[in-house]
Amino acid sequence: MRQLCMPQGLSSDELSKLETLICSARSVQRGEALYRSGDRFDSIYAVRSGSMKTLMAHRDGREQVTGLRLAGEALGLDGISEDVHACSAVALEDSTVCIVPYGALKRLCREISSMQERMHKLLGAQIVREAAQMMMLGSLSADERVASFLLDVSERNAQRGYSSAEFNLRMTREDMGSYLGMTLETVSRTLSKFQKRGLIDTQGKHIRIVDLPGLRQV
Amino acid sequence: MRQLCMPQGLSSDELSKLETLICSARSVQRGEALYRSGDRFDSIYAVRSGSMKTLMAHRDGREQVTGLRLAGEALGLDGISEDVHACSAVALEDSTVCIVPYGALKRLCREISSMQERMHKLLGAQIVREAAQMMMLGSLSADERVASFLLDVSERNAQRGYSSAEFNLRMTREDMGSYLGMTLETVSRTLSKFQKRGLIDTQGKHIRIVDLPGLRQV
DNA sequence: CGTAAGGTTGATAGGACTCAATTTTAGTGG
DNA sequence: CCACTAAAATTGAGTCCTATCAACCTTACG
Repeated sequence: MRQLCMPQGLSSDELSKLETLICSARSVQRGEALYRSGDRFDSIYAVRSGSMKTLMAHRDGREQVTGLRLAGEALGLDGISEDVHACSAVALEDSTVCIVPYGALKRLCREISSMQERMHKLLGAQIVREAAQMMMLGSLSADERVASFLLDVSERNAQRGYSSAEFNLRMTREDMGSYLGMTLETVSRTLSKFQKRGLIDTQGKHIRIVDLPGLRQV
Repeated sequence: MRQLCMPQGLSSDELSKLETLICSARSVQRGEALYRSGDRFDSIYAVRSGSMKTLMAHRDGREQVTGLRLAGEALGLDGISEDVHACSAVALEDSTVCIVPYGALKRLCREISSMQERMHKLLGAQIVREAAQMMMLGSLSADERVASFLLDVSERNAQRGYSSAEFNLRMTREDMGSYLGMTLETVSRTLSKFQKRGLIDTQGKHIRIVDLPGLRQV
């Protein structure tokens, strides 16, 4: 957990302070919401096991997947600006999260400058990730989006010490489509096409990347 | 400037500390870059006058507009996570910006908890805005995107005390298209269509919103 | 005032969506 | 543990929206 939540730049003394702060964990069943858009914000979270999706709704009620969080990644930053969550977070499989009370975290950030640094970088990294996602939605074709998404998940798996070539994506095709700005049918067709071309090997939610360079230059 | 940069929750004592921090301003000519992707990050900025766009590049060099900043809005947060700017910021017209050195700002955030609060909310708001933009790109039609963009600019103008019904958009149709994930031709056609329907009145970059409710339900 | 950049509009083509029919997977309960 | 069933995934056919290519007009800057 230490690596996962707040990896770098903390002394072990500081780490123990952090650990007093992470006062609790919580398990979330598949399909259950950790928080919903409109809920009061009082904690941020780190996915300890499993995976989650974040959703945002239009005025008309249509929901779109705005993010995927794998084990070790942070969740809940969407509530900071308004003290109310802007997104909902739903478990893609039975999962557990660490709960980090925001008030206590703020205090710690004031006491320990390396914690402040971490916090800023966490927020800043989310900003950059989302900007990259905007670029993807704004200027890539369906093929390019799917390839780019697979490569992103692969890379994030690698960073967490798992296989970058083979993984289980717990999202449905509909979730993927919603996240990538296309229909579930197009997602399915694109994955089939990649398989025929020998770029990947899919069996439902299990995905193996066969030709990494090939996928990169889709 | 006081309202613009850091409006709420600061005592006047705190404000004067902030003002010692904003040590300088800078003017940026139309078309000139305030910073470029890859530049070392050491300051955040607030647009004092004029307007700017942010750009991000794909590996292949294609650039996309990822943001529009009007007077009073913050700029440069894309550099926090990696100490290097992820975007470029280019002036849409002759503009001036306040320079806020990040190191000094961090120190101030540790001393004054309301400053820390402001900083977190600034970053959090950017995260939520970008998520909303992702939604727009992922699930709206061309018409809906243009309408949504015009309403967004209108609202931001209102917040800054300018007219919400009439404004000058200094972006080109190409910039707008890039930002909205469509071609400049489609932007132009959509604006013409809105004009024919009596929703707006355009003359080049000058835009007047004639039928606000109508535009909302496009 | 000239000229290049920006904007508009038209015709055509193609990529992704929609609707629909099956097949496959996975979660539930006997 | 296996059968059952609803959810998820695949594939096809036809259509529509938006991109592309092209010509022309307008604006603004030097």
